[in-house]
Amino acid sequence: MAGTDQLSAVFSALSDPTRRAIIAELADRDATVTELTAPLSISMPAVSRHLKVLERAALISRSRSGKWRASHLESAPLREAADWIERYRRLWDASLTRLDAHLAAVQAADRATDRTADDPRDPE
Amino acid sequence: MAGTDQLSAVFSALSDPTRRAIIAELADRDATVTELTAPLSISMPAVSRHLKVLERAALISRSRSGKWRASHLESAPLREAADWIERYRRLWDASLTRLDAHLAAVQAADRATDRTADDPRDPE
DNA sequence: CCTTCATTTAACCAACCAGTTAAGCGTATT
DNA sequence: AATACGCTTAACTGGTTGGTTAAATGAAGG
Repeated sequence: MAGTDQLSAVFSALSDPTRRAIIAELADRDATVTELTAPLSISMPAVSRHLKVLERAALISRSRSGKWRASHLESAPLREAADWIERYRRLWDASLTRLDAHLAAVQAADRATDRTADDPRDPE
Repeated sequence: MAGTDQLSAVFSALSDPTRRAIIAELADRDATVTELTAPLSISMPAVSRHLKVLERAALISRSRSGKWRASHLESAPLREAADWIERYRRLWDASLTRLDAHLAAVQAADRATDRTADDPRDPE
């Protein structure tokens, strides 16, 4: 898994297409192992282990009801992962829009001959 | 890497903390292999291979300038990855909101025998 | 109680991953 | 031309992964 931290576990879990298919399925509705196995072309033990991986990454929680175990998608880790990506993607995009911001700042300063100008740039 | 598709490659690349550190570095500025190696506690060949992984996932591009090779962050794959996550996270959140809305509606109807009720819950 | 159904664990395999050191390659620098 | 520098490739190691089949667990039902 490379790292043992939360983010590494989440990205590692998401790196498998089968697990992403499972997540897509669980986005609609909670499902049992048998239900999740049906559309996939792998054995139930394999699915069971994928679920274990997803569970260890906290991407899903599971509840037992009789002899069935339902898997339930958790959004928190997905949000964390998306946040991490957005953070750095935005930094990158910032370098593209920095020119725009600069021009805007210049224009603002130009306009601000008689009133206070505020900085268009916002860290984080 | 589990899958050979683009998304799998990107998530797999992001699943390593060293590679995420490299991305964080490259979000600020392009950098050479030596520069990227400095703050890390691993050998240069190791960094070189991490860069290869990032390049294969199209997360970075590289240019040669003299005897230096600069790495440059590409945002497109990051956006794709974030989009995938957001797609399913939003679906999940929607189902929660739906439940909240339902419960709120029920409570509202219950309370609404003599006055108007407003929803205390506010989605993100 | 014995069976059946849903799921997990065990044992095994082939492939991959992240790190190492040592050697190779291509481009300055002297 | 010879040396030094930046980086990559090769060869090896130990640990992990994703799949398999077969056996074990655990709750439900005859």
